[in-house]
Amino acid sequence: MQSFQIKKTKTFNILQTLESGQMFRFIKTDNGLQLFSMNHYCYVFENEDSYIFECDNAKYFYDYFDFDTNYELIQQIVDDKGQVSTAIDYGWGVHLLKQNPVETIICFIISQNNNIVRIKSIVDKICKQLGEKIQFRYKGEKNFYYAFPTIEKLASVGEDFYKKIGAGYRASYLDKTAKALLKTDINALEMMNTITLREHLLKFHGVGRKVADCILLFGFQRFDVFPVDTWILKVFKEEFSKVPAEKLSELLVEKYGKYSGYVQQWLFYFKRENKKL
DNA sequence: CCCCAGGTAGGCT
DNA sequence: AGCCTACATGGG
Repeated sequence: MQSFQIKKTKTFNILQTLESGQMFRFIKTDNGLQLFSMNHYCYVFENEDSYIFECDNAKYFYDYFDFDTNYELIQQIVDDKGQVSTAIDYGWGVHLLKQNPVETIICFIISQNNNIVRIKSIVDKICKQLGEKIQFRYKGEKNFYYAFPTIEKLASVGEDFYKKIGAGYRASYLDKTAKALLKTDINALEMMNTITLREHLLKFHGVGRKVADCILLFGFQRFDVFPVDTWILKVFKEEFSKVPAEKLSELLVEKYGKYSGYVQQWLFYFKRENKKL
């Protein structure tokens, strides 16, 4: 077990980050949080002035949480004294997580026309039923979790498996995309520019413009994209009432450039958390 | 019964 | 190129 600490600041909050709808493998416990990425685990606790991360790989999760990016500077740059400012005032602590491309592709195919509680449940079943069981010792006691499955495993179980775990009509998308991923060179995808990479992602069954943009942002760290989903549409429904989602996305990237992904995530978190208002 | 959820594929103009 | 609609599942 490795560990590291991060001083609490005005630009990072663990719960805001995990509950901002970008990752689906975390659970709250009585004294902290547990999250999982690929075959890694991380427990997070907090005290008066710091977060404590206890995990299998400190460097992996330091990078995962994007602690080397200057969020205060970004928030100053995109401050518009309007909707974006309001969103940041509320979700000041949301970081953009550096997630794995394949895990992001699978999770966001599941996410389409779905809600976050169900997405988490389906992803959890995929890991528990197809992922490697990883045992480890934590503070002297035996513990275990399930890794995200390999592409080979995901591609071997067939459409029926995904139907049985409640993926609904997305089952065929998952089966087809998993099989396509067997023949995909992820390294080659990493080298492509954003536009070319999006064109390749759109070839996967179940990946349209919005899911592709989520994969670009969360799985490939391309911040010059602005995924437009139902919540972002609600944010701009007065200002751009009849603009199609794809066109709106392009307008917003023109405006926010390489900070688009951050702005999108703050707006999404604010709008979704404030649905009751 | 309805509508909604981090939408997309396929079909029709 | 655009516009429609069926698509599983579960919660409000």
